[in-house]
Amino acid sequence: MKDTSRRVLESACRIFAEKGFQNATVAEICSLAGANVASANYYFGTKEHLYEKAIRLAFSASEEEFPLDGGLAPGVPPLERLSAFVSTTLWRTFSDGLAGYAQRIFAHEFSNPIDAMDGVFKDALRPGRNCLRAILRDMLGEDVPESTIRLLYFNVLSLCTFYSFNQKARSRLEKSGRITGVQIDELAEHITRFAEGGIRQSRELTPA
Amino acid sequence: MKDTSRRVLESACRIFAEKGFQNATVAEICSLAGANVASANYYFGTKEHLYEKAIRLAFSASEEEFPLDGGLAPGVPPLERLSAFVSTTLWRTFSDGLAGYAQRIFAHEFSNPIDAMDGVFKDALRPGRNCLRAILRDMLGEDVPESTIRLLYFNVLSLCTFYSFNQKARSRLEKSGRITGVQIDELAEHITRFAEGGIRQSRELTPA
DNA sequence: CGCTGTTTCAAATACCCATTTGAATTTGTC
DNA sequence: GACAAATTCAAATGGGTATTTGAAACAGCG
Repeated sequence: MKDTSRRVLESACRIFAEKGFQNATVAEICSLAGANVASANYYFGTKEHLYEKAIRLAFSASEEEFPLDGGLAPGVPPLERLSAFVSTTLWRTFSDGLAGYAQRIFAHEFSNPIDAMDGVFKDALRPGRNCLRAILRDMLGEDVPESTIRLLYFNVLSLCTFYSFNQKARSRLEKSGRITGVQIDELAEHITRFAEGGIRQSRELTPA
Repeated sequence: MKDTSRRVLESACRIFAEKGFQNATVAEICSLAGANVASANYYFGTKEHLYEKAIRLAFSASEEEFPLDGGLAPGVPPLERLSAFVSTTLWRTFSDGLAGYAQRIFAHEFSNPIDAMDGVFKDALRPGRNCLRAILRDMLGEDVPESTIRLLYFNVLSLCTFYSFNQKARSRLEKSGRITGVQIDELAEHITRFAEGGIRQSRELTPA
């Protein structure tokens, strides 16, 4: 079977997402894939190469399944785009599939970056970054300084990504089961509202 | 010298903060402390025990150096207390000393929790949690549902802790040097303002 | 069928790391 | 100073893990 490679790659996404690069073992990944340990090296060479392929697969699947512009027509007002951005990020985060893995790998990489993956991650972050910054720029106008946009970008990003940093901790500390789609939407609405208020407050006070 | 134990413990704080539990090695910690590998086990038994002691030391030092109520008189209005909370958290995060280590250990533990440390971390989180929730309750009044308080708690927490999750990634991706005290204060003011706007927005729309 | 290149496998290799050990050294005490 | 307890040390132990290896199973094809 030639799809051994594929199965290993998908298992890799899952295990890397769960444990991060260092704590995942090649043996575990292969066993989940029903493949021999050697197949990982046969198809991917090293653990690092496998990691990189897994990242790329997870991120591209994520963008495909949950596109950032969420099917929005161009020219839609920025608040609506903000809402779509928040919603998309949360849906990715709580996804059971590759999109969820991408977010969790992303979170691991943030607190424990692997040197060789710098480039890969810059590439993966760029679309979201550009999207959100454009939204903020539209909301605030051209005369707000770049430094403010930057800070607000971090604020909104932190609100949206918080839940991907602590999925394991939360499932440990609380006994809550799987989150439902309705709950995700409610959360997205709450966060959007909060962000909107925060951005507005900044706009009112900054050009003083 | 009896202070070998102390030196190992402080090195442990630093190394665990940099790399997290799994990726830190006992050898590295001892070498930084100028001590023999065996001394870690002599004084602390296992790596896990050492980790626990390091956490406790870092967290208590953090609370001592940067107390949550930042020297505020009781009965101060909640917005001012919010500002103090944000400021304290950021000062902890960017501290070079034990307080900074505590925040970074905390971040690692969030995305890669060590089973045996559940209790320790619940204890460490409680004071901040209670403090922030009390502030929110004061700002919003008694008739706002607990679930809203909870969501807002996460929002403000994510704004404040975001920077402790990605210190390593940031220092890698950007070439920025050490952050200054003035910058921390500016950031704190910005975040406080943003949070204030977000909370206000939620208050206006929730009791609909 | 028989041949060639590909894929799988169990076992081996080589390295890293927490922890142990037993001897050597230092410290405290009389 | 000398004895006992505490501390330090270099080296060993043992378990885990990425990677290699060489042989076996398999696939496509004449």
